[in-house]
Amino acid sequence: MSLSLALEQVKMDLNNSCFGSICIEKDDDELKPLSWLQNSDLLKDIYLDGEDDDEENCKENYADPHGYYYHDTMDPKRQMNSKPPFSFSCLIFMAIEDSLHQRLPVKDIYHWIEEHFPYYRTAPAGWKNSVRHNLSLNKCFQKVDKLRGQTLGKGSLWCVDPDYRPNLLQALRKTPFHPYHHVLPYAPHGLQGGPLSHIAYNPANRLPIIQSAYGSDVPLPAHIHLVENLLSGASNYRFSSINAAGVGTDMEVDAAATMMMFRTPPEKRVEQLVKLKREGLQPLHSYTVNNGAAPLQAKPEQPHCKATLADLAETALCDYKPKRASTPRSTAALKAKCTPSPNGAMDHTYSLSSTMCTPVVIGALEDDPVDCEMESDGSMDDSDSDSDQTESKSFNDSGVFSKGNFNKRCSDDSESERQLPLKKRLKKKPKHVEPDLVEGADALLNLAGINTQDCQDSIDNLSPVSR
DNA sequence: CCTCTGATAAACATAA
DNA sequence: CTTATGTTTATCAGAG
Repeated sequence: MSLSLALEQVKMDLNNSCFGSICIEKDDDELKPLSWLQNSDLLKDIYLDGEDDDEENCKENYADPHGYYYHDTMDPKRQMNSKPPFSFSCLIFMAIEDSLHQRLPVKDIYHWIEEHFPYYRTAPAGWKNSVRHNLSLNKCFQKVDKLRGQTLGKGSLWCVDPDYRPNLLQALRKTPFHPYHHVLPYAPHGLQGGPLSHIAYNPANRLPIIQSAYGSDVPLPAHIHLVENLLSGASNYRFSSINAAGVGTDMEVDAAATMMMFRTPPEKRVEQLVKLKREGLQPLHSYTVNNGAAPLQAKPEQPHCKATLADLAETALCDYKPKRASTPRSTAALKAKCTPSPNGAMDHTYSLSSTMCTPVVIGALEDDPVDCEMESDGSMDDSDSDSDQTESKSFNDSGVFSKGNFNKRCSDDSESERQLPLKKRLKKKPKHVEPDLVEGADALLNLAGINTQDCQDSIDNLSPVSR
């Protein structure tokens, strides 16, 4: 499809340009010093402002026939010159949250920051001192003893004090334009690569860069954010996603499938997932993105059918008007729309009908227990981060006591929580689902022809499969 | 003005 | 010994 071609073209162009080595092959983390200095120097003046020509450039290079614009993460020249709006505590927080076990040595925190915010690759040297200063002074961060026999070199691991996590979230939410605005509480934990892997901030136009997520059965913040913006009709966001093969995929597929999951209460998501998979749907499953990051999970080949969630979501997007009355249709009615794809050459794997398509193997629970664990983790850990302020400690948002008046805690009670067996965790308190988002998701799903109430009824009546 | 917050610099200690 | 890491103090700018 044209999006794929456009992205391929962009990729090729960049590969052939002087930025090829740094923007496409991100494995090559050590930028070639000379060329990099040259380039950044050359571009310093050109892109300092960067906004005037931004729109035109993007239209020219990234537009697709649907009128969506695709961000320019792959264009490092746009990311070089302006300082990100995040405080050091936010940067550290994101880095730690994005790690596999939510703990990182200082060195890796540096690396994460440089990787996600190229400004710091060429920033004055003092920022690393500031990072260390922040780690030491900020109560939100605590050192973790290394495991026995663990050889990490100097220093210890740093993690976020769970008690102070809500404060960091709040601080992050206050940051203008950050991609987790209002949605971070739903960020799942324990995902390989972490929920932030594919979110970046584009300092050139001060907009969040949203990319598709990867193998996970939970609504990732990026998706929810996307949904929010789709629902709100925001036009100043640019989306793209690229799968493992470097081919563009449809974000709206993610969005629609995400909504299906998102409007499901966390304690029912596993059942919902099973049900959706029986229906031939795979919300947020088996997705990979590039952004240079190592592919985490290959997108499996699936049978295709014509009426996909992508189509529905796209229709919904085109037709969506906030005041328009919804025209709910049942999922059964939708099945009638499904016909096998004549050429089987769809870009995506989400499908609607189990009658026309070979049913997708229910794999998330049996085949991929990690995903399910993560799902529950994501549901629990971040719940109530807004209302969790009851412990209200006397300090500011990011947890820094002023002028050295601080003392560090040394408990690790969150660890025991995370070690609970999946079943027990699943039985824990249900998470509150943001009413506005649910309503919005319902509206869009209804416009897409999915009767969410029917769907919910089905879920309610669905007998437990895997417990 | 004052206070608070975050950034920055720097001195120093310590561990690898 | 060198370097990376961690702690602490001081100063400054900006926001409220």
